[in-house]
Amino acid sequence: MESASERVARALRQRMLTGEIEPGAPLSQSRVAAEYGVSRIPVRDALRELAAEGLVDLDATTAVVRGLSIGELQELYEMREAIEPVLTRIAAPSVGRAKIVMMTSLLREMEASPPVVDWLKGNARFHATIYSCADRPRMIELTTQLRRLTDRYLYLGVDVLGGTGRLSTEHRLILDAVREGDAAAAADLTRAHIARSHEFILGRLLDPLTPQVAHLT
Amino acid sequence: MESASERVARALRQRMLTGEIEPGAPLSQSRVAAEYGVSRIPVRDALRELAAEGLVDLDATTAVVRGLSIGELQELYEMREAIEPVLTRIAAPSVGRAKIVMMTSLLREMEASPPVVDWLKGNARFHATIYSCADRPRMIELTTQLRRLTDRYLYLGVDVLGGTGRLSTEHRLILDAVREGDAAAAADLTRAHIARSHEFILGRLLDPLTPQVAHLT
DNA sequence: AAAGCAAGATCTGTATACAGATTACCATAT
DNA sequence: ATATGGTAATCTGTATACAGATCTTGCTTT
Repeated sequence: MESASERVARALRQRMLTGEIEPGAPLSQSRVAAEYGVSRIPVRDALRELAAEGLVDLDATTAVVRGLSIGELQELYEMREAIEPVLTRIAAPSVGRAKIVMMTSLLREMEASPPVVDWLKGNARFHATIYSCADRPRMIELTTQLRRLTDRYLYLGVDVLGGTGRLSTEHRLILDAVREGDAAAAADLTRAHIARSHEFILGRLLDPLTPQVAHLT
Repeated sequence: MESASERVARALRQRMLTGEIEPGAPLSQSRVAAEYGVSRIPVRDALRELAAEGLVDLDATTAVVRGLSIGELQELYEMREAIEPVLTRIAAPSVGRAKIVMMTSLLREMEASPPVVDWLKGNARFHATIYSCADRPRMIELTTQLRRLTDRYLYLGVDVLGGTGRLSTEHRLILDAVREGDAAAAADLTRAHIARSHEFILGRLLDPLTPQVAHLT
């Protein structure tokens, strides 16, 4: 059974990721509680959970959806570039044959799947599959958290996303390195891949053709 | 004014860091609430906060002090080795003259201060001073968190600590690099410094002469 | 018309209360 | 002596209640 606080946290998280709730919007306990038909206690729990995930700013008394900024995006990618290659290097030797087969077909599907949101989900799953082979629970948790935070920026420009061909190619290269047991290569490819993703989304967000990227300071 | 939940969180944190509350010990909301003379609500908040910091395991219904293990220590240092050099490189160009003077005298004090706990505090302050010059709030927060978690292991062997001479020398080298504006060198020295700290504490913990390092799986 | 102020509306932190689940424990039966 | 069952003690999740702080709002005063 799912507790009320989990349900509220999941709902708010979803709405914040997709941008339905705007960055900077205040999250009053009372209003959220009324909205979901629960008391303020589970809402408190949910807000604290989301604050721990970095989606909410808990400014002493008031909770607001954390704002988006190019600076924060930069910082998030710097952290990912530091951590994920390490995680890849550690995980690579433990990636079993079954998972490699799975990822191979996943990549094939992704190259055929036009809906951008599906590509994003596949992308997350690809990397998560590799990472899950590392016996590093905290590193995995941190990575998951950082990826979730960057997701907000992806959804911001999701309707103009596209041209993921290069990123897909890099996925293949990473998988090849893992298959051949070259952990160092896989790690370095991952680092480059993340750097490229950063450039990619940054370019989209700064492109004057991108429609209304409001809430971005 | 400090809220009750903050007071409880701070108290529990302190007791967990020093090992007064043993790893694996269950933290019942009711008992903690009674112990501090507050209701369960602020205790819930405090436990969630500590869980976010990684000091407490929130297993669906029950909260327990997170256990200590050589494996987790390894993981924490792997993360620190990945992040802190990056933070050093970014911070280095922004470290002002005043801070350098401050750190210089801090290092001098540390070499003269015999109480180990004071050395640990000075150590934390030295690195924090450098990091605070980087405009990277989240990276700083993560680093703080990781350092706090490793602190638990340091306190575990605090009575046998000593021989920090080499680490002190490395501090000087890092500070020299920062002073000369060589960010890359400062970053690499930081990485090596963290690796050495890891070896250092690991050696202490595994040393058969170290008295009773219980609670370590 | 602008400034100031007072009453009300919110909102948070926290205490208390209650239902349901879990655990502990002890007496009883085999 | 061990298994068993039931009762009591805990414990959690959540609702409700209340006090104090803060923000609105609209009226009054100059």
